[in-house]
Amino acid sequence: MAFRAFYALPVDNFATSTGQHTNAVHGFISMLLKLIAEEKPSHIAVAFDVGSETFRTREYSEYKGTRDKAPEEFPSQIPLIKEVLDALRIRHLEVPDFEADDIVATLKTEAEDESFDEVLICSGDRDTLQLVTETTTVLYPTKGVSVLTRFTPQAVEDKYGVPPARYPELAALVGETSDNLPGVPGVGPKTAAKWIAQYDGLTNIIARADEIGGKAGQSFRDNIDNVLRNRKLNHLLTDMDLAVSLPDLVTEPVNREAVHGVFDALEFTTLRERVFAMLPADSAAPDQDESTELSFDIASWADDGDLAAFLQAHADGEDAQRIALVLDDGATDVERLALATRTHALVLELAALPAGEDAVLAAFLSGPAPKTAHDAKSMWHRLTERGYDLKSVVFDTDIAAYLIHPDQRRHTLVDLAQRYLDRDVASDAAASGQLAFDLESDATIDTLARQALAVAELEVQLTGALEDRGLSHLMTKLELPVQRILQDMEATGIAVSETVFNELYDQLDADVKQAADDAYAAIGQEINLSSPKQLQKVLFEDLDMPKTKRTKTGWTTDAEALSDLFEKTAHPFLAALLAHRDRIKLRQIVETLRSARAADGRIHTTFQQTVAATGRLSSTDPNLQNIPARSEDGLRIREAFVVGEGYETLMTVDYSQIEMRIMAHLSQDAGLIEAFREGEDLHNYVGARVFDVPIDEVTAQMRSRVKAMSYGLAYGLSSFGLSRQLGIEVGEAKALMDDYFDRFGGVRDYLRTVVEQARRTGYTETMFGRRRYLPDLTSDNRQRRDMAERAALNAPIQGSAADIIKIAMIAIEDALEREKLDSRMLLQVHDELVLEIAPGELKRVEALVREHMAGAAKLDVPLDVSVGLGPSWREAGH
DNA sequence: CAAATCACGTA
DNA sequence: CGTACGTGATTTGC
Repeated sequence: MAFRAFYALPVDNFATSTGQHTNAVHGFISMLLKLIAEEKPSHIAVAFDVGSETFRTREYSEYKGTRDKAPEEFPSQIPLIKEVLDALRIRHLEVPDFEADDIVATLKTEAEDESFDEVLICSGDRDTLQLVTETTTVLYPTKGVSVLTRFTPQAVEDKYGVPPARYPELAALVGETSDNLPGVPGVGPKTAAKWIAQYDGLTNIIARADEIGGKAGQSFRDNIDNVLRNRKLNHLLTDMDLAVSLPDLVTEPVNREAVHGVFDALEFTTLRERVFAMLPADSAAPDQDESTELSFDIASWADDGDLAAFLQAHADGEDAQRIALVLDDGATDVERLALATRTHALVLELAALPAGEDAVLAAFLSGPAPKTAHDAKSMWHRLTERGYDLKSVVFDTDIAAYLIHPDQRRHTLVDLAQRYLDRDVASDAAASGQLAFDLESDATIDTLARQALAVAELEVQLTGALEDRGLSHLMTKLELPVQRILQDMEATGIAVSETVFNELYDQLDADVKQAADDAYAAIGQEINLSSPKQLQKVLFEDLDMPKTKRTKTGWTTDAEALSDLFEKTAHPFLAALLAHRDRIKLRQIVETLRSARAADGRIHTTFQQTVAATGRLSSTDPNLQNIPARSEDGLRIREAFVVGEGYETLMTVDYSQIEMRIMAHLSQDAGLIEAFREGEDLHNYVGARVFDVPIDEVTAQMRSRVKAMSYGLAYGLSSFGLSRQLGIEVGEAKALMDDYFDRFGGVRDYLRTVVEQARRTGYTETMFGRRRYLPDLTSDNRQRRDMAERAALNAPIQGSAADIIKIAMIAIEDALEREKLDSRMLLQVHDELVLEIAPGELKRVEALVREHMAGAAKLDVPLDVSVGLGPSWREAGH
C-alpha cells in the first residue's frame, strides 16, 4: 500500500523543507485514516516486509527477481510511516524471513478462530484474495489508493471465476510476472478458471493432466513443475509465531504529543487536523465547553482578601498545589499577574493591589511555596523591577520544552498550549471570538487566566514527557539551578570603561574613513563598501578579476576570497577593502557595546538558556560571547571590560581543550587518554604518534596539521575540508587522516558508533543524558544527511562540555554562598567563566573555582583548568 | 516592512 | 565539502 501511495502521489509535490520526500507517507496515512473513519475497527495492525530475503527467495532464488529496485525516494519513507503509526498507537509488525502477507494471514486466521464478526484486509497484493471468506473481506486498491474494491467471496468468484480458496491455484497456473513466477504459457485466467471448475481443483487437474487436450494441455504437462512451485510459493502461512496477540491490537487513543512531533517533522498540517478531528487523543485537554465549567475565579482585584483566600485554598495545607504564574506581556503599562492551579485562576493588577494584599503577594512570591512559570528568568527580572523577589520556582515550561526538543528554537507558551493541550491561549483568541465565554471584564484578564491555567496543566504534561526521556534530572538538578545563577549574572552585569570605548571608537572611526578613501581612490569611484552586490560588480565586472567561490546569488567577497585575490592581483583596492571591513566591524562592536552600557556603568547581557541545540548557552543584547580575542585591536576591546568599583580584580577561569578531553573519554582511545595523562602538549604528542617521530622532533607544521585535524574530527571534517584548511592536496589530507586514525583507532570507532546509534535511535546523547534529535540522519537528501551526521558527531561532545561547565557553575555558586563570599560570576563563554573578586577573597575563590571546575565531572582524563587575573578582561584572559 | 543573504566575531 | 551561536548592513520580495 505504501508503494502504491508512492506512485499515486507526485513525489516532487511532497517534500519537507529539508528535502525529505513524504509522498508515500502522506498517501499511506491518508488512506489509513480514511479507512479507520469508515470502518471503525476495534483492532488494527499494519504488517511490513523486512528486507528482500525470505524463505521464499531461498526456495526459489528468482522469486521476485525481476523487480526493479525501489526508487531512491521511497525506502527512507518506510521508517517515517512507522513513526506515524507509533504516534497513532497502531501496532506494526514485521518478521524477518517472512512477508507481510504471512503476518496478515496469521492474524486473520487467529481472528476467525476467535469468532470475530468481521476481518478486513487492505492489501495491494492479490495473493491475499485466498484469505477471503464470509467474514473476511479484502480491500484491494484499484485507482491509486483512494478507491478500494471490496473483495467478498462473491466478488472474487465474479471477477476470477473461482472461489477465494481456489484463487492461488488459478494464480499458480497463470503465473505472476511481478513475482517473476512464470506459469503455463498459453493459459490465462479464463482457461485456468475453466479447468479448476471442470476438474475440481488443481490436484485433480494434475492427476488427470493426460486428459487435457489441445495446445494448452500440452503446455500444462510441460510446465507442471512451474505450477507446483508457484502453488507452493503463493501459499500464505497462517500459523506464524507472532510476538503479539489480538488483544494487543485493540485500537488506542493517539499519542497527542508524538503526533505533533512527527507531523511537525513531516510538515503535515491537514493530516494532523484530520487525526485530531476523528481520533480520540490520550491527553485530552478540556475542550472549550468544559473550560466554561472550570471554577474560574477571576478576582476583583480591588477587593481585599481575595489573594489570601486563593492562596489558602490552593497553596496551603495538605493538598497544596503548585501555583502557576503568568505575567502580562508588558505591552501596556498595567502589569497583571495571573496565578493558577489546573482548575482555578486569579488575576491581580499589581499597581492597584491594596497594601495588605501586596504584602501577601510579596511573601508568597519570595516564600517557599513551589511555583511554576514559563521562562521564570524573564519573570524574575520583571518582578524585580516592581520590587518583588521570585523564589522557589520548581518547574519552567520553557526549559522543559527545550530539553524535550532542543532543536526547536521557539517554544512559546502559546505554541506549547496548542501542541500539548490543543488549546488556543493567544492574546487575540478572546478578541477573535474563539473563547467560549466572554467575561464582562477586559479580555486581557481572561487571556492571562487561561495562560496561567495552561502553564499549570503543561507542567503535568511536560513532567511526564521529561520522565519518559530520562530528562527530569537535567531539569531539576542542572537547568533550574543554572537559571537562578544566570538571573544573578544578568542582573549584576559587567563593568565597562566608557573612556576606553570612546577612545577606541574615535581611533577606529578615523581608520574606517581612511580605509574608505584608499578604497575609493584605488577604483576611482565611491561605492558602498558594505554592499556585496556593488563589490561584485567592481571586482568581477569592472576589474574582471578571477571568480571566487559561488554563493546563492553570485560570488563571495569574504575575507578569505579577497586575500586570495590580493595575492593574485596585488590590487590596492583589495587591501583597502579588507582593512575597511576589519575596522568597520570593530567600530560596530565598540558602538554596540558603548550603547549597551547601562546607568550603573555595566553591561547586562541576556543569556539564552533554551536556544542552542547542543545545550550551550547563548548571549544576546548584546552578545558578550563573541567579543574579539585574537587580533591586537580586538583585544583592546577587552580592555574596556573592567573590574567594578568595590572589587579587587577580574578572574577568568577556563577549561583547556575540554572537547578533546571529552573525545578521549567517550572514545576510550588508549593513545588519546595517555596523551592527556602524560601532561605533554597534546598536539605535539599526537603529532609524534601520527608522523612517527620522537616528540621533540615534531615541527611547527606537523603540530599545526594535527591540531587542525584533531579539532576538525569533533566536527565531522572531511578530507576535502582538511585539505582546504591546510592548503594541501586532498590526497595528502586523506593520507593524514588515515595515519591519524591508524594511531587513534578508538576515535574512529567511536565516531562511527555515534552516528550509527543516532541513526537507530533518532537522537544523540551527552554524558548526562541530554538529547538532540536528528531526523535528517535518514534523509535521502545527501546534503541534509551529511549535515545531520556532522551534527551527530559534534552534539555529544559540545553538549557534554556544556553540561560540565553548567555543573561547575552550580558548584561554584554553592561554594561562594556557603563560604559567604562576595565574589561573583559575571559571564560564561562556553568553556570560560569570568568572575569579579571581592577584596581579600582572591586566594579562597581561586582555590574553590579550580576545585569545582576540575571536579565537575569524573572523566578518564584530567580536566585541566587555568586561571587568569587582571583589572580588565584582556589582562585576566589567557 | 519583513525576510533573506552575506559577512564575521566567539568557543 | 567541521560544530554551535548573534549582530548588522544590504538586498529582495510582498
